[in-house]
Amino acid sequence: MPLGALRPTPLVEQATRRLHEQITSGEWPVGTRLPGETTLAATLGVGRSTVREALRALAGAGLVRSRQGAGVFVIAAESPQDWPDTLRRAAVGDVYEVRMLMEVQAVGLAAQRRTDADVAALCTALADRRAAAVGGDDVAFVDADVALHVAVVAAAHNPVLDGLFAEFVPVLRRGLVELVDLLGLRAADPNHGDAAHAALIDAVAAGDGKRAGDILRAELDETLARLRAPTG
Amino acid sequence: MPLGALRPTPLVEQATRRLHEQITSGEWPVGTRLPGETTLAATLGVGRSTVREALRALAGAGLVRSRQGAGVFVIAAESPQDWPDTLRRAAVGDVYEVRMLMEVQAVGLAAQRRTDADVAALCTALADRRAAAVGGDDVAFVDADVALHVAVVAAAHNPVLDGLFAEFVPVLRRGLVELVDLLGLRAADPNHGDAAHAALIDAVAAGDGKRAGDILRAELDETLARLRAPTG
DNA sequence: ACTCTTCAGGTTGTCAGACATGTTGAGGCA
DNA sequence: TGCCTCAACATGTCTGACAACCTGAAGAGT
Repeated sequence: MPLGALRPTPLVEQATRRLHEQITSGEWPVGTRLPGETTLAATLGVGRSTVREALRALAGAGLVRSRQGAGVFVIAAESPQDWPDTLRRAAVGDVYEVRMLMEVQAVGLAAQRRTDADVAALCTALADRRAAAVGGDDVAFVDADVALHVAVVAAAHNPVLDGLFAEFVPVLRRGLVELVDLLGLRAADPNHGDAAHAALIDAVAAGDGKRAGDILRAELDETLARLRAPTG
Repeated sequence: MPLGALRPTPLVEQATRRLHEQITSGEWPVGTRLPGETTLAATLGVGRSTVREALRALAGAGLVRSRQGAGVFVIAAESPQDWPDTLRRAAVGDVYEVRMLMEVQAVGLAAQRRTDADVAALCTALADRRAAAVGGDDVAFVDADVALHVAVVAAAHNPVLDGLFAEFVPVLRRGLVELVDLLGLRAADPNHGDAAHAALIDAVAAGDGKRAGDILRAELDETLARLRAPTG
């Protein structure tokens, strides 16, 4: 199943999206009191429970707030999560450029600052990546790969960097899934990049920031080069 | 009523919080399949609908995802909205370290890619910074400074980087306000750093990425050095 | 031994109905 | 004019029923 299983989109997700669009489009500006649940149910052609669940999703996203008896009010026009949507359409090359910028230096810091616990976490992450490589699931493999990189960045012990990288992770994940598919990275070798990742972790563990940075840069460069090669 | 009306907290909000805590505390790490709705309802002592609504709120917050028949899975340990709270307490040194990492390389890219419009925007931003320097308001000065740096990063024409930097801006802004206060950066010269910023923009405009990077690195280094100097 | 099919049990998705609780605004009275 | 009452409307919670989906085990066939 190379394209992924098809599933019907649950009504509550459709309803959530529709209501969300009413807000982001400006139809329901901040401060607006939404129509009541029974009205929305009739308008959307779903049950009241489905409307309630959709409104809860919007509340969880920080867009609306509900007061019993008074109604549901728009409290924000853009979900703080919205920028990842923009970045969902990001070019993989741009993603890799940011990786080059952030991660190559972060591994240098990680090599300087890693603790024993960090090294243990890195080894676990590498083992998990290898375990995920055994299965045929690209997404699981990417998740394990991303987790390894998160662990590397975490070893730099800079909470600002951790938080920022966490923001980057969804974009990175999507970029990697796309890349693995686009370049068929796992066709010849399901555990693509294992040697480089093992060497990276060894360099970090050994406190050799320059070598760690060089390894990662070379790895990212190679992938970028393949991405930019003429389609053959 | 200055303190706000007191209201009972709806059960669904309490349930949402409780489930959220299970995730953020690490009890349910990413990848965990949550207990079924009927089990959670029994555990929390509420109805199944209340559990469903709470789970929808968590889904809207990006923490869980649900698949009919399979279960509900944790997909993130921290709400994307949460990390700004963490970073509100970030050390200025950590903020500067990230600046060193991101911005120094970003200015190199900006120098390669800037358009005429970018250069015009940079000149405007510099003029705005100078105008803000005339006033006695530290915050306004910081805002103008941040805007200048945003314009520099934007000249790199990488949307992923733009988005990520935009996430960083609130943290940066807070860090700079604190720094200006802590080090009294504007006491002797209200337009602190003007020469360096003008030179930075000249270098970007001239397409000299190395010089731009060196200027910014020197500027950040100098500020870091002052931050780390013994108090006296 | 391996593969495919079937089925039971468990899970989420949706709807309807009933009742509780809270809010708001209109009307009436002092 | 201010206060009280009440009706209408709104959200909050629960229950029950059924649909649709997933997973793993068991059985049958090759």
